[in-house]
Amino acid sequence: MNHPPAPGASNAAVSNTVADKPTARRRRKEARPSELTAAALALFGEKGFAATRLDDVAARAGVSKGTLYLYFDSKEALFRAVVEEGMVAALAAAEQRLSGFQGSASELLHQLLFGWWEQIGRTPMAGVTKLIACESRNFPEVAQYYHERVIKRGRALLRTTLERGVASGEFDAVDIETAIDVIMAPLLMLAISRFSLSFCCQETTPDAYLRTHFELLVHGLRGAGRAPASPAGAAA
Amino acid sequence: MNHPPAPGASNAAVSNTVADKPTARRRRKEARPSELTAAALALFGEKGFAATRLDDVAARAGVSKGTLYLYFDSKEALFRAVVEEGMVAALAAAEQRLSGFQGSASELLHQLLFGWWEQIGRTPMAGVTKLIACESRNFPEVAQYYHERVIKRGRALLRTTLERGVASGEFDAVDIETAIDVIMAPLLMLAISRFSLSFCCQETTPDAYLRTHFELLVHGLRGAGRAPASPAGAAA
DNA sequence: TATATTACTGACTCAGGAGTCAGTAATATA
DNA sequence: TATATTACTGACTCCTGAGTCAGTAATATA
Repeated sequence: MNHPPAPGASNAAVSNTVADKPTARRRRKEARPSELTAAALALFGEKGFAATRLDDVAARAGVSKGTLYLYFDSKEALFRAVVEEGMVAALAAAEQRLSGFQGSASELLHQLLFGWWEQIGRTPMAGVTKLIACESRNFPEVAQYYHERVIKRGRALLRTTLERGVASGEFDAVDIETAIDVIMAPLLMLAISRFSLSFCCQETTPDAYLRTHFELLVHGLRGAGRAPASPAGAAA
Repeated sequence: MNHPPAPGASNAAVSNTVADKPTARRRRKEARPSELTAAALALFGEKGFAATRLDDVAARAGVSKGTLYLYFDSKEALFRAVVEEGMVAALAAAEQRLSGFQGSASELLHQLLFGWWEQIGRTPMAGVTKLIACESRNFPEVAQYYHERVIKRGRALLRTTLERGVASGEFDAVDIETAIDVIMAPLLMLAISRFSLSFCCQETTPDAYLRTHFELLVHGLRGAGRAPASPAGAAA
């Protein structure tokens, strides 16, 4: 897949004002935290949680590791800050944006899928999605935190959409929770593939991928349960 | 999701013959490699590639780390052996089994999805799928090897199926490569979720998940391109 | 039983990364 | 300019885990 911004290409020390000698030591208490979370976001996505070295995060933000520890107690605290700043903020914005949505369930679903792509999937935040999907087993507290703050709320958005579609007759009565899983899976894979080079999804653009997913979905949701889909004598 | 065999519950030192004192040191040149790859498979799935310690692999196989290095040159060599023994073998069997398949494209697709689940997804081999999806970026040689030996051949199986369906008019003319991505994504997610506890897919059984996926697919493939699926004024 | 062979062991080295802290230098204040 | 404050540094400790190897003991052979 021709991934757009090339994760990892983000810039290092963020903003040196014009007169700054870039090598000089500067005191910039206010700017440090966001510069550090930005650097961490990029590297977490690129390498994963475990493989990201805090020396590298600090260097990318233009400070030393000691400085990092002035602002964040631990690697995990740094990760939480990244999630709060990016994921939680984006989710809140999406809830806001969609709360008053008036269109059909299909349109709402379309908004969710492509909105996710715009706000999360194509941004460096997708790296966090991948990180959680891949490493949660090794970092249970991180996973628990993420589940509470992000996953629950994300699923709720999809659930509302599907329930609305089923209630209006626009979608057939599929099992909602399972459908949420199936709908989310390609999004997660898209995030994962962006940061785990050349696995699946390398053949097409994210946009084509999402459009195909969406088309399969609306037709599937409209038709599911209508006909006996399981072929007659099929058994593995 | 109520995952069936509980990965990581696999047993330690595989087969002690009846008379063996389990603590005694034994010389069993022939049995070691497969015992080691079995132990490695379990731990690679559980922890991932980087986080798996070879001390643990050896202990699980009932030997010391030194012994492991008698049979495998490095961690990567051990991984390759795991893939050859499990994934490549399973793929070859699937190609064999499906080469003479006579039914419809839907039935073939059904065979592929549920056959994957039986032979890979529900077995410890799914851990390798997850490992690759998650860590390929950090281990390029491992990824390259896996791509050649597994991914290419897996995609080919799906491609044949879709092309057959399109040729016979059973499926509408979707973009094949993109469709392969979309079809594979939930399988990969299923594998990932089995080894990355409680992320997505925790609400349903793998079987319900796969059935939903399949139903959405056949209906989607039959209907895709038929109607203007994109809702009128929808733009992210 | 004595000797040779070799599968196996576990303590070792070495590298890399999280977290610490005494010291340094950039700024604020007198 | 002198002094106080504090943002920042980088060399340090401590730990973990991959890979090594001299030694040990289980088997084969005499």
